[in-house]
Amino acid sequence: MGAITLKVGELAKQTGVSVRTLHYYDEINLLSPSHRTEAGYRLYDESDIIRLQQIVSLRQIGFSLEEIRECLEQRSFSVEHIIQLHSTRLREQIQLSQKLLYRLETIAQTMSSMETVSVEALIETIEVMIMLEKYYTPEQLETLKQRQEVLGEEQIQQAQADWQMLIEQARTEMAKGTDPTSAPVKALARRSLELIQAFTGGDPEIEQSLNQMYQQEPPDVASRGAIDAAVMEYLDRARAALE
Amino acid sequence: MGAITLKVGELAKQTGVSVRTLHYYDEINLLSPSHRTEAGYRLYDESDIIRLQQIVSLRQIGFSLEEIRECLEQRSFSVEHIIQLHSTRLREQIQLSQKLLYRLETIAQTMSSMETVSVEALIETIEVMIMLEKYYTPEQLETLKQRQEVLGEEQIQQAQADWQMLIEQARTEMAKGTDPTSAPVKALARRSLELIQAFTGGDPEIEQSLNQMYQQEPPDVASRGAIDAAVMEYLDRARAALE
DNA sequence: TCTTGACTCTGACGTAGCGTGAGGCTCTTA
DNA sequence: TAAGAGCCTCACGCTACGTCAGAGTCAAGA
Repeated sequence: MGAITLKVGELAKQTGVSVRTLHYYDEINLLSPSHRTEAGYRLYDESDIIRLQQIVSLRQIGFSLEEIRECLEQRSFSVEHIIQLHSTRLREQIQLSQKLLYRLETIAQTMSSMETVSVEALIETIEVMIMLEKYYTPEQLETLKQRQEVLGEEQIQQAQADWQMLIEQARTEMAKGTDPTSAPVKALARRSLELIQAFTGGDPEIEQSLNQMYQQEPPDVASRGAIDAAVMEYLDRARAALE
Repeated sequence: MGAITLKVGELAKQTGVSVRTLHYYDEINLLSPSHRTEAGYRLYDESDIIRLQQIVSLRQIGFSLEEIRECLEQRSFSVEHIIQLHSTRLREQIQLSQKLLYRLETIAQTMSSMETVSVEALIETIEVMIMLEKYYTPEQLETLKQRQEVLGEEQIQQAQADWQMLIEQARTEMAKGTDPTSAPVKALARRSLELIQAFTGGDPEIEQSLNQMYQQEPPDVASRGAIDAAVMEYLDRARAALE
């Protein structure tokens, strides 16, 4: 009779749990107060308070309410097993989040070195990034990123301009019907190898990843519109004639 | 007329997005197909496909569908701002997850050195851990954890037994009405200082955290039932008499 | 031509863990 | 006895779909 009982609001204040949460725990039969007043007010006694503290504790380590229920019901519940399960899931989730964060930071960095920050540019950046992730390992991407910083914006833009000019010249020769094994086109091919070399930095694995990408994706996709399949094949034949 | 259009299933297959997702995007007016057949079949044309690809891209960096809509509507949408926002949120979330993971791993470690792995023991472990987190810095906890490993289980249990015996003796003296400033109780006080020293490893900051904890929490809570307030005060007086 | 099977449609519920009202009692105090 | 604080039970909302259910559509084979 004289035992201490608390009303929802009192229990809420004492434990820092919201009234709504206590209502909810009652609703899902996770924690139903042992008593009610005649008017229907919830009355929590000491055993209820202890149970609530247990629930709060288990929530602190990320257990779902369903898991907490099973845990407190002791129904053939392997504590070690579920701890391992949670650890594994959490590690995976952290990895995912870190990957996401890496993407965001890469984008922020890329955008910061751009004049216009349009939505189109953002989407373009994302598409490129996702494609690169498909073919290069994280380490390779890191290497490329670092070299990008070392070279500076100007050099990068210069390289892009070089590529553009080379492709334009190749397209012109192709339109003229010039044999890809002829000297001038072979010179262009040699120049393209130089540019590729400059990009890969001589790293054979990066070169392989690059080749992979250009084999799997259509050239205009892989180069983001810089080169089309026809010119690509024309240059390929010229390069093949170099050996 | 002759333009290429795709039905939901076809678009789904081509892009790897589920049919249900396409229905949903239509429902929330994020991506409504430009055409319908007379029978009501959705027909996606090229512009729809492009829009879908944009949506997929923006999803890849963790944008919500609402954000994607705003982004594609170009409504005074600051790309940099939202990228920063997401980065910040993500970093916080990762930190939280890592904290959770740390807890799980600590628990797993603690439980692995226990004979019985009951639910009660789990909850007890969690409560201790949360309380320790409140008073010790992560670095201090790491230090304590390492020393725990170095010492080994036996030493830890020995220390606990030592404490238990000391407290028992103090309680006996107190019951006998012995003056806390008397020699035998002062000997107990000296012994307690030794044991505290053994726990803190002589680290003054750890000792301060420990004192903080025993000042803020009731002694039986801080010691997990090992010592009660009365004995605690008795020993405190004996220690005060040492100087 | 009819049937079958693959596809499509809309509608509606479920998810996890509450937050946030709405509308109506109950209790205490002035 | 009226007011204010606290309690009650609904019930919707949130995210981004998954998963039926029941019914219509379309192309191909018997």
